[in-house]
Amino acid sequence: MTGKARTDHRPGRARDAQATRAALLRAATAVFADDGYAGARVDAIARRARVNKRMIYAYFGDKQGIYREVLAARLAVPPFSKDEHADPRAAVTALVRWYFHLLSDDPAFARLLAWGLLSGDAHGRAIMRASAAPALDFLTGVIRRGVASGAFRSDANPEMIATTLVSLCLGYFLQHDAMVAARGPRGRWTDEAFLEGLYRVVFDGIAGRGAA
Amino acid sequence: MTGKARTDHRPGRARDAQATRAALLRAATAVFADDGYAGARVDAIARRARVNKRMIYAYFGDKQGIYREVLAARLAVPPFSKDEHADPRAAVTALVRWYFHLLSDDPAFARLLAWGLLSGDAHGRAIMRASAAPALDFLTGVIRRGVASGAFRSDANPEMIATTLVSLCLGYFLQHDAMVAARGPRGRWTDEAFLEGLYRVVFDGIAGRGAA
DNA sequence: TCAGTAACTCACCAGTTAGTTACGTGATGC
DNA sequence: GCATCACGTAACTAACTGGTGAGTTACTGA
Repeated sequence: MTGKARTDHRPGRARDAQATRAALLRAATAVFADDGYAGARVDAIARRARVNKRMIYAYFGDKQGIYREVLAARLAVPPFSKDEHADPRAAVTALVRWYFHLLSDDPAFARLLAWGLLSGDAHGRAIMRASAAPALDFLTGVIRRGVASGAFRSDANPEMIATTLVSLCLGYFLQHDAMVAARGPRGRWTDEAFLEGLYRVVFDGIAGRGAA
Repeated sequence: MTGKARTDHRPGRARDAQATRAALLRAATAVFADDGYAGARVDAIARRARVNKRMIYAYFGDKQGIYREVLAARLAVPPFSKDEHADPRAAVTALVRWYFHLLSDDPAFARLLAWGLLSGDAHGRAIMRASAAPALDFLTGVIRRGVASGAFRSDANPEMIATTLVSLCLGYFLQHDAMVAARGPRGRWTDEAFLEGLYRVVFDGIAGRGAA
């Protein structure tokens, strides 16, 4: 019994680099989303992908490498063209809507984002900031125009709006998860109702009143 | 050179179990807040506390043990007595204010909370939920009374309000951190302004209007 | 048909990490 | 003085974890 390479080799799984890579990436996404970077185990990713661990190192170099790839894959979504949505109000609405669906379409993304936000890892943080930049630039431009046209109030603050948007969406999806895991259904809170409220809050920060 | 126990033994450090325990707890709080449970290293906690690692096991059993203690220490803050604040509006304001200062007074707490919220660890999650229960109960009662008296609208949802409150505060403090680390000052966003907005948002969810 | 190579597997290392053993030390009561 | 015991320490271990060296399998085209 030499234990030599009598490959088990399921006939179903072809030797397809592209597919293997994709499987690894998919598995890594799930594992990183579940456990965070520090909590994720390389072996767990490999096992989940039903791929030999060695392949991770072949394709992605190291654990950091596949983590970055996972992030990059999600974050490289281009938001909007600069000159779309001439109407600032419509543009903000579209941005909010886009961001909300970005998270709702991909539950793992919200968790990855949250882990990344917490983690002190400089590189991951940098990726995150860089990827957020286009959307933030777009928002900044829109708000500037809105202020100029008098649609928004003069002290509207893009970073404040962005923080609010991210916080509420992340909180919605994450606590949502926690509740789905804990209770039966999903609380009495529909996505539509949440989005309604989100619009209100965001516009309150842009065009809102003075005091409480 | 036997390497035997020629104890370095700084004469300054007394043998004071209470103090050692406290030092460990303080260090553990910082480390867990920085790196999360999975990322935290027991040795790092011991080193930071300038206490021998063995003491962690003597006082807290294991890593989980000291983690639980750290959580419990922060979360065992009793919120409000049931019958305070006869006026529902004032009660909600007080609750929001209390929660905000809970986090702002202790930056580590916000991070611990966020890590705990993300982590799949059943026990930590349970602790967190249990500790949130009193405040949530208080809020539920207040809202029920407010609805009965007509001060709040009938479909006001305590869990929705709570989620919103937590999301916004957590987001505020965490992204705040991220920004302080990245940029110079702290963005143009004062605690007062944030609180103002927070009141508005919360009351909007309780007594707000109909549509966007 | 067979050499070349991309895709893959196996078995293992070296460093780390949670947890333990065995011992030393100082304060306290008698 | 001395027995005793809580407090503290250094050195250790077993298991885990990221990472690698070296070989194997199957596809390709000439």
